[in-house]
Amino acid sequence: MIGLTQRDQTVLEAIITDYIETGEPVGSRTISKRGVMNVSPATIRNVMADLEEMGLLHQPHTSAGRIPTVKGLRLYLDSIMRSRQLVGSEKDRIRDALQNRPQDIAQLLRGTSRLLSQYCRQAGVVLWPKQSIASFKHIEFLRLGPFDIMVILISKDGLIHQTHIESRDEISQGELDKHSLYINELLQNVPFSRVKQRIREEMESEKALFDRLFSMALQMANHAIQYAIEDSEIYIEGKTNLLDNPEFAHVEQMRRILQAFEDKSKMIRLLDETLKASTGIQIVLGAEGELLGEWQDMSLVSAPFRRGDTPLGVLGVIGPLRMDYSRIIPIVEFTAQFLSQMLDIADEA
Amino acid sequence: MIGLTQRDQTVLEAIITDYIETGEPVGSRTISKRGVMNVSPATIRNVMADLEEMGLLHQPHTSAGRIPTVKGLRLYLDSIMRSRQLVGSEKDRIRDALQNRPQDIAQLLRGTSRLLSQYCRQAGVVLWPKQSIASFKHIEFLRLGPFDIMVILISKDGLIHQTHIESRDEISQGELDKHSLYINELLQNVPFSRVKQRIREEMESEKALFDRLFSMALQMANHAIQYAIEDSEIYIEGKTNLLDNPEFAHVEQMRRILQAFEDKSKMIRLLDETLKASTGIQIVLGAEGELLGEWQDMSLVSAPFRRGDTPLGVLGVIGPLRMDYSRIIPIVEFTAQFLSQMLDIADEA
DNA sequence: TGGTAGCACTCACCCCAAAAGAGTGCTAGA
DNA sequence: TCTAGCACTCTTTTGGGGTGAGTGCTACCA
Repeated sequence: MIGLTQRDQTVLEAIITDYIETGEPVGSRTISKRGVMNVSPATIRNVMADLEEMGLLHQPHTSAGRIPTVKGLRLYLDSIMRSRQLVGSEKDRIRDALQNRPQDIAQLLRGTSRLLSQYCRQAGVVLWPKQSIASFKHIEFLRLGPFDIMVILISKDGLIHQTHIESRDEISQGELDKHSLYINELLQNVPFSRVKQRIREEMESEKALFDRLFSMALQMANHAIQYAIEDSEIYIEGKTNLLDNPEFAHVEQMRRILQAFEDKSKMIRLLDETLKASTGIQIVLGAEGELLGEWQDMSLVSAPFRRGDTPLGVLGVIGPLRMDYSRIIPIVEFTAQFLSQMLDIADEA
Repeated sequence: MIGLTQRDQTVLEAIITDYIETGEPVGSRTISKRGVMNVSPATIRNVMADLEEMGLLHQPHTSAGRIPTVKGLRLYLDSIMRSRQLVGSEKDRIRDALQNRPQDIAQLLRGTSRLLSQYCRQAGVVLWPKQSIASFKHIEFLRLGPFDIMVILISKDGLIHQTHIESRDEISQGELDKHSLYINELLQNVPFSRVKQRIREEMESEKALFDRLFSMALQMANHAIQYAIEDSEIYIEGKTNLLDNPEFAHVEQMRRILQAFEDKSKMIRLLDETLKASTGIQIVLGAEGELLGEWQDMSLVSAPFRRGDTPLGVLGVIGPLRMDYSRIIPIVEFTAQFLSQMLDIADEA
């Protein structure tokens, strides 16, 4: 963005601020009257024409005001806007809401998502990829039918995952119980990151080589765990908040948006990207990212949370392009930070 | 409903059928032209006037056609309508959809809910109260903090429940493991209906009276199980289908409906009622039941499913008052029946 | 007495034209 | 380089007339 004078920036900022507030195209008169700079509407019009030429603004029709383009918003976010700091009471509110839900990780994450949605009046979202589960805690095999086995996997931080596998040979519950006893002992407190390796080692041990049962148990565990930790948990709360936004006042759009949410896998993929690139706060504006068709007019503010240095997951807020970023960004930032803290504590215990 | 002649019934039926199809007020001309009875519009108008006086029809404004009232719909459902039988291929479709999801109970129930929603093009719902869980299978205590304990409870049919309790004394994971070992042995395969009694017996045994640890374990288990089985699981799928109905085309209504869904407890209470009164298919029309404010213009078609003779849960379809009952009723009925069968099989295994 | 035909009447809805309002671009002047 | 003024454009609102669906009523017929 070369050649943006101070005045250009001020005008752009004023337009975006106003647009975020009202959702309507904003005209030169409005800006002039706002008094952030003492120039006449005509002058502002000139600046606006320049900004439009640069692709930062857009005019829905000849005699309407301007609205920012995605490019304009991006520029604003990157180099003009400065987020407001949260005051103590706001931080307290977040802290309270999270600390009062100590039940288990799943509830903590869902609670976080709900908190974000309520506080930002948009949809809140939390992604928790299973790989990040701390350590193996317990496995349980359950016989559903002669060949059908359900595997229940519990991680040390209390998340539960269940899978379903088929064994090649008929198998009794008694045998399964032996399997789980064996595996539980073997993997007690092993971090998931090392589970696979540990199983491989064991498979090559003498015991496994000569004991068909044990070898089978290992295979089943391997299978189930692999499947389990590839999965992700995603918590999306407060979707109906989005309906309050006038930009989604039309039934068509509303449906489009809500239907897009039904397919969680797309959402997961998107957030996963964010997690990989995780360098603090991230903002994806509709038309930019891999947010496809349905999401054109949405935007996502997200931040990773971590335990120590390893990122665990992502949380964020989804709403229309026109969001109060200066407020939402610090909220997302602080929530991520605080959730990280809480997970640290949970781990120590 | 005294004094409904055959002709009155025919007219009422014709009006309702047409209204269900089009969603518009229906006029005398339309009915006359439909040819179900060879009378002139004028005659039909007289009948309509009678029906309106009885409170079975309603006229939005002077020069509009009639739409059925809730009272009219109720009468129609109770004594005029006869549901169409499902043909073989329709039954097959339901069977296939359910049999291809053998994973676990939770998935089966969610799948059922989704099936109902897709097949009826409305929202599908399945309620599974925890009391109905077959038998105790496994319990696991997990130490989260010095006094915080997470309890994971697995039932024989593979549903998982987790609760969180606080112990009065500090407790180690080792002790907890002993507890779970003990409880697991004690309650192996005991039906939940008898778990409480079994625990009480054990508490009075010598072993528990003199062993503080064991007594504590029993108390914890009792606590957790009590809490767990009071809970209900509810699966609501396909909410966005409702948005296709022209009666919810207005944003206000749409939001009202969707927000009503966010509070699941109300839904659970309602379905619970249905379960208690469970004598086959049940239909609750908006203004009749305890469906409060938000649900005025909705209706629920539900049926219990059972294992053997004991009802396990309820499934159904939620949609606008104007639904194709003659189609939806047999679908709900058959699905409930077939789900019952599947659960029988699952239990035998 | 029950059914039918005719007719005047009532609304909701659509369409169109006119007016209002918001905002622009351009030009001339300080 | 900024400002004031003005003509112009385009959307939105408003109001009125026409249209059509549907009714209620009355008179008439089998």
